[in-house]
Amino acid sequence: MQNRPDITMDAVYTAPGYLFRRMQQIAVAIFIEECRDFDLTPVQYAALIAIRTHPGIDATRLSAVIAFDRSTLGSVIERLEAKGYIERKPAPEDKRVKLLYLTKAGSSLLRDIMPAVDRAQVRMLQPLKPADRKTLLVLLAQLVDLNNEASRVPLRAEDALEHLGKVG
Amino acid sequence: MQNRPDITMDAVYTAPGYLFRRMQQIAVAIFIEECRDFDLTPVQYAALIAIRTHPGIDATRLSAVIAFDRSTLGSVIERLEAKGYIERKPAPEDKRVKLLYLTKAGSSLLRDIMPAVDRAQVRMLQPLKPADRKTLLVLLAQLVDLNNEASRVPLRAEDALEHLGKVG
DNA sequence: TCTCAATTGACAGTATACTGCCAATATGGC
DNA sequence: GCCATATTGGCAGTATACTGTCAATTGAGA
Repeated sequence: MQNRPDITMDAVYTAPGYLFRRMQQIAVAIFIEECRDFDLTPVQYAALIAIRTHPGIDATRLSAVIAFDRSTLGSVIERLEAKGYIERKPAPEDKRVKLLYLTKAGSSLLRDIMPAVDRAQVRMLQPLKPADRKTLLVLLAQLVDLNNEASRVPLRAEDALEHLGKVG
Repeated sequence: MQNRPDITMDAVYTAPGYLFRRMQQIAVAIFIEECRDFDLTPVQYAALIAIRTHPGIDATRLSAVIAFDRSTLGSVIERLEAKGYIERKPAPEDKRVKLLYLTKAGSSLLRDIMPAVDRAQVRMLQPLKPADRKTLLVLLAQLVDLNNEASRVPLRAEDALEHLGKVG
């Protein structure tokens, strides 16, 4: 054979970076499909959970808690506020800061959407054997954790607690 | 403890969808960092490799070969053309189609950028033990392949060959 | 107290990633 | 040859995801 294009493309198809991108696209597609009755994206869902977990968090700390950058989060927060799922209240002791709170509608939405989110998470790994699902998840969690500092916005879970004075 | 916010966030942190997103963000950050001397993104790199592998491919088939949707690819192609790495030529037998070819500059770029791309791919998995790297890659490749149809733009590697009359 | 560095949220700009929709063009059934 | 259908590339619109910059505000040190 003179022409074997597949050999060249295999360098792309088997590259970790390409596989991570494809898997992320598939994961988002599955999430959106399972949650189509609720007008919510994966990022918006993560933000809502974080705000429910840390009521009164500000945008900068929120970005550290879910590891999305501040610029992106600005528009995410805007959309969540427009949909009535969260409220933004100015902080009394710091005029720069706006504190984030879940509304009743946001709270209800999280309760209602839970089964769909769970279905989505299950579906993503469904094609693998149960043991392999566990293996993949463990390795991926390790890799993400160990590569945390390589990310542009490293995860800083403990940051979220500081404003509540629970971590020093 | 009355307040245990971490327990709630763990539902996000251990969710496959969240881990896939974080890993993808990390992978892109590492790619961009290693390839900072070359003004090229991961998607643009994949597109260039695919065009080199299938000279004279059109945009629709290209989208099937690298599994990116047509709309996104339109602007990617535009940028690659603006940088002088590819050429768009109208197809003689079909006035709708524009065929894509690598330029000399594109060819040189691919040759020069290769070491940086390889470094990036290695760095993404570096924190894991060698055996775990292999395991993760194999499982991920399996999962992506088995979930191919769940993607909005399933990979159709064979489509790229049709215009060359090599697959029936 | 005053000044300077850091923080916060906002904005502009670029690049994916998707949904639709559209006009031009091809093609297959009749 | 004609017409319904499909394909192709382009466009508008939405949503991440990042880079930078900026003004307002805060806080820490001289």
